[in-house]
Amino acid sequence: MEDQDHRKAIAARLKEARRLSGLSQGQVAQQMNLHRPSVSEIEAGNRRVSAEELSHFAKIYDVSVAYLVGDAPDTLAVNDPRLQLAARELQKLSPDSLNKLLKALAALRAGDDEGAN
Amino acid sequence: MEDQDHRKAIAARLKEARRLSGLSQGQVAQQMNLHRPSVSEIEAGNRRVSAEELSHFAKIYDVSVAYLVGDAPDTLAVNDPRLQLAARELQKLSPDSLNKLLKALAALRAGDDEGAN
DNA sequence: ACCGATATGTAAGATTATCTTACATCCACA
DNA sequence: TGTGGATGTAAGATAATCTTACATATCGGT
Repeated sequence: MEDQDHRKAIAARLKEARRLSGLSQGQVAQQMNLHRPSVSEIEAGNRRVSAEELSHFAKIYDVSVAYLVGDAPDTLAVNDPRLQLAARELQKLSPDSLNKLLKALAALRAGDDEGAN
Repeated sequence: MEDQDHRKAIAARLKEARRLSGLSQGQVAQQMNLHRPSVSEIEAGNRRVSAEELSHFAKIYDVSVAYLVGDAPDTLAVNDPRLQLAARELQKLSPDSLNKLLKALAALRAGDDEGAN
């Protein structure tokens, strides 16, 4: 595998985060419904961590999942005033309407670039 | 399993994010060194997603991992991750399409205020 | 409506990863 | 030195994932 490095890096942050939280592998394993050796292997980078587990780890250690996977916390810059207006409008929509809109958006965009991308 | 719901939710966001990005499962599979059926099963919530994969998905779809796992978005002007997605899509629209959309939004919102809630 | 092309869902055996238990090692401290 | 807690690791049992193949949509053009 190629993202072995990435995995190792995640593993290292998980281990460090656990230590900083003052928890033992056993305590963590219990909270996560895992066996202790699994936690050990995860921290060694020998086992993958599922997305759900990652989320659970983040909660237990009180860190962000973004940190655990090595991402910088991201911010979306919406600098077009018209988009800000649109965003405000979007926030007023019901979830259901938002759903419809999101689907409509894909169609609209397809019409815009016509084959590009 | 207990986090089945969490998994399904992650799967749903992955699917939605892919669609908004305009990519097919096949294209995604290729970029991630996966077979297409794996992507299909992941989006159906039948397969776990590893932390590395999650990170890769986030990069391809241009969304945050925090959004994908359902965490509260980290300090954004627009606090609904789905809106961030929509906003990004809006930026890709032509001015003309954006105009139409803004008008459509008003109509949608009018519909919301009536029966629902 | 029909067609071909592309996208997606799904089945089944082969393959690989993970689990579970047990034992080994390390380290702090009395 | 020796005891207890924490962690690493091995090995067979178990479970998930892969890979290939086929089935079912879905969409655009005719």
